[in-house]
Amino acid sequence: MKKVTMADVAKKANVSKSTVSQFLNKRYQYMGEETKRNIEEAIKELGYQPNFIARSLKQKRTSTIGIIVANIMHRLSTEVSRAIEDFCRSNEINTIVCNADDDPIKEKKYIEMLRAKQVDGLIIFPTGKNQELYKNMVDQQYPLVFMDRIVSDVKVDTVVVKNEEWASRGIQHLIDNGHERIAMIAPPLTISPRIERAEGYKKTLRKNGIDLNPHYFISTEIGTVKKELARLLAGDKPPTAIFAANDLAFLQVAEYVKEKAIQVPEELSIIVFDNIPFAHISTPTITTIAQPSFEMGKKAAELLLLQIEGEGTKPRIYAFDGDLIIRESSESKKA
Amino acid sequence: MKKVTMADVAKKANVSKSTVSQFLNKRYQYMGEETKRNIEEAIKELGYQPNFIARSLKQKRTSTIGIIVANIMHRLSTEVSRAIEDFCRSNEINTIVCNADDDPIKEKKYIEMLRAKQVDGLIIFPTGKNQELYKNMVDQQYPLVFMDRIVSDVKVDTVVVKNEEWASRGIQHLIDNGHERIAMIAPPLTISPRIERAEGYKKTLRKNGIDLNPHYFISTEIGTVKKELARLLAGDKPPTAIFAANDLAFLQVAEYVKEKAIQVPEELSIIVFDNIPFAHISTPTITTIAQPSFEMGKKAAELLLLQIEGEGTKPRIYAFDGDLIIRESSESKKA
DNA sequence: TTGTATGCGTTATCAG
DNA sequence: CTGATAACGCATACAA
Repeated sequence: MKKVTMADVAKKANVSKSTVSQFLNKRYQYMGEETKRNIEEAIKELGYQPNFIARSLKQKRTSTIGIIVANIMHRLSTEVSRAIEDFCRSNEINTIVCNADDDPIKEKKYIEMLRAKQVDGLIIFPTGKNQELYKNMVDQQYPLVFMDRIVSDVKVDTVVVKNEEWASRGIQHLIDNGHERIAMIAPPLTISPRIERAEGYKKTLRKNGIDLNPHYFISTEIGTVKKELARLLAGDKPPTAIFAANDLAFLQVAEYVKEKAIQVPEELSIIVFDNIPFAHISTPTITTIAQPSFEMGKKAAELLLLQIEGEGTKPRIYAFDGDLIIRESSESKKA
Repeated sequence: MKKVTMADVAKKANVSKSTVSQFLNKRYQYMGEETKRNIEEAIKELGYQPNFIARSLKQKRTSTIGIIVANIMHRLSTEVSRAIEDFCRSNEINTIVCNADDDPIKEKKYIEMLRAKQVDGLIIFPTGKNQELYKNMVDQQYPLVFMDRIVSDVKVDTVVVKNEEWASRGIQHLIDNGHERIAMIAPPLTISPRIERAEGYKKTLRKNGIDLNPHYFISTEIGTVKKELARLLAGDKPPTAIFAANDLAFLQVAEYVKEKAIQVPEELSIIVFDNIPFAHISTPTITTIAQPSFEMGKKAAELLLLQIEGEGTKPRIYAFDGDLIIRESSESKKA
């Protein structure tokens, strides 16, 4: 169990530590063939494994980045993380994923923890509630990329989807299918994507000459969505279509619809803004506004690595197009 | 941007590094009130953050463990990882999750990478194909726990579900509902859970006096499941029920059923061995054999931490009970 | 082509 | 109660 170190290898191979070090770093341009073989052998026999920690301490570089997702239960988080990991792996850098659970306190703890671990940079789905901390990192020029959410006042490379535009397209699709009483269900409007999606919803209704009915706009904690929904659908003029602002909101809607045996889309059309893994196999299949999570993750990783290499450019926002995938849950009323 | 170190704090507070170190490690039993205040102040003013890497190097302990999941697309992996993380966090230890993608090469790479990073222990969903490496760790008494899969010949704490028993219960349920032509769809039988589930399937049929029809037993790569399924269902005596051996197999079945508009359960009953997040809201709802992923993850983490503390006991297998959750997809034929 | 010396930021040991 | 000083395992000038 005794840890074998470079010194052990050096002794066994009858060379000095530095020679072994050079060998490990593939700087054997001027190294004797025999020395090389000796070292190789010693390493094999002793089962030597380099100590990354020690190397990091010396090099001031851990070849590791951190990802702090807002909520691991969001499909987007896992897809984006996966893309980031893939990209990083191909660049020989490791990733540590943490889940802030939409909690600013946890987010802060993780940021501090990861920085204490000397990760070379951070990709964050920001809660938006730790402005000071964010600014701090920016001031220190610490490599940082925001994902999914824009935090105004913090000048950082940010990767998002064009929320307003694609929400708008979804709503237009419903209107084109003859709907006028369209409800939107969203978690509290605390972060930019939700606000932008709500904007898209409202603007599109107005543009089509449809009055906004405040009762049709539900923004509440996930836990109370079903209750609100019940009230809404039991009301006077219940909506004929629902726009779920994200996957978690949709799940609540889906559960409710299931419990009450509501016919979709006959009695109620549904579209969702988010990637839903089973959208194409559920009954009915679900109309979604998908986000290019893979491209977004890759972009974020690229931006971060550039910053780490000191080649970062002026911070800007990278907005990606979504994709409206029309399926059964929003089939035309007229059909 | 300049990193501020303990030395800076010490200078500013007019004490030595060691004193600062003691302060940070809360060993201020005998520390002067004033010294304490001075240090505190210096830390605040300089914005000092301890360097975990340096500490780890010295202490030979990183307070970090690694998790290597076989396939991140399996729901079980994410649930178990989540449970492990939660447990570890409450014990002040961090986790790094890696995805081996069912690839022994990647698994090997990750094991080596994580060990190079000096993680204090490893929880692995083993591919089973790196026996030498596993044995190596066991010999070195490196803290190690296997999850979900038993690797015979490697004596290691292992956390699993009682696969054979619960597969058996699922099959019995189908038989009780009047089915005799029951097919099983599984990925290749390369790892213990699949083998055990197949055992449960076969034994239960035999016990009920039902002949095994080899055509009903499909074990093939995920990519070819649908093709096999098509052949099976187009055959002479198509099965009336399907037992999907895991979530990925089920997804293929679900896609096929959707494409061909097969009525479930009227034309075909379906049960799945795995946790399916949307089982209760799909139409029809899906009968599943659920695994207690949270308990399993917690158990694995506990076992690993014990080993790390040097309090590990003789390695054994911890087998958990599953749960047969009967839903619409397997409703009685007789009803 | 290889060896020596030094330092990375901590913690541990032991004097003072 | 506090301060030197020596590790931890490796990388890097620089010397040889």
